[in-house]
Amino acid sequence: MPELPEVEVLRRSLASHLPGARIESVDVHDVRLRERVDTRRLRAAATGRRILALERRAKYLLAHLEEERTLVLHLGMSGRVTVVPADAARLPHEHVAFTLDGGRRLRFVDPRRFGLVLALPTAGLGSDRHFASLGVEPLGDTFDGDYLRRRARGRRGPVKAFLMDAGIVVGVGNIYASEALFLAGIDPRRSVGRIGAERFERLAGAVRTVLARAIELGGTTLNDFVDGEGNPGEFQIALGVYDREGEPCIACGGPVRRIVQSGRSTYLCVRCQR
DNA sequence: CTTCGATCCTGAAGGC
DNA sequence: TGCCTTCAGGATCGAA
Repeated sequence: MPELPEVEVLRRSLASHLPGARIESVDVHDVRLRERVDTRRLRAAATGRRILALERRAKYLLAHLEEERTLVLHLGMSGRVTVVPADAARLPHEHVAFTLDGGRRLRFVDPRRFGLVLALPTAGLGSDRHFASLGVEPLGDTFDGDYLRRRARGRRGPVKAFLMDAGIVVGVGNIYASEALFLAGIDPRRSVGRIGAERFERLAGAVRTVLARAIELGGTTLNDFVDGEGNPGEFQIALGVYDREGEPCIACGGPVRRIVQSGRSTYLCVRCQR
């Protein structure tokens, strides 16, 4: 469900509720996430501490706590994080819940259990295995066509897989990879070794444009994405190709095609993308 | 080193 | 109606 825009939208929506809140208790109802939840460690890190600030790194949501602790949340494919009244009924698949002061609860719901909830020392975040090998932020200063061109040197394989490689650039998942390549007019099957400087520049620009626009529109809600207050996004109405197989291309009117690359759907217009 | 495929898991949707 | 298959927005691991 969530790529960079969805996690960023979530972070922003929680930013008006969580900073300043104190975590009174932590309930773990099911430890079986992508990595087993370490309940004792989570409780030790969070209980009694206030949330200072929220940050996003790649598709991870980071809640920095007092005394150099950080909660790390990842939504996987189906995760939801919302703030609700503390006495709200527990939802199915509500695996972890943080009771906050002011009668509120931060709930983590994840039917498929590909998500992640853990606590780390703030100082060691960068060297933690989840973060150590991540590439650059696509909305940051160091991401541009020249960066892509340098990282593509000596690589083969289709450009779509390259774009989705978190060791290169983070946050671009299956939806926004298709969308950025459509906007850049590049065929997702094209080998990265056969893309020139000018097209890398266009691709970098397209990635930034698509992600920024998706954040503005509150993310993409195909199925179940909601922000921290339970509101769905609206970028799905602005999608150019994703999930539009057989429908007319918004640029040329030709049919949008669906292909499969490394086991995942890719959508493209073969007339507009070369 | 890269690159590909399989895998974790549940639920929704479509075909018959 | 029900049963079966396929597919889904992520990340990791082992094999080639």
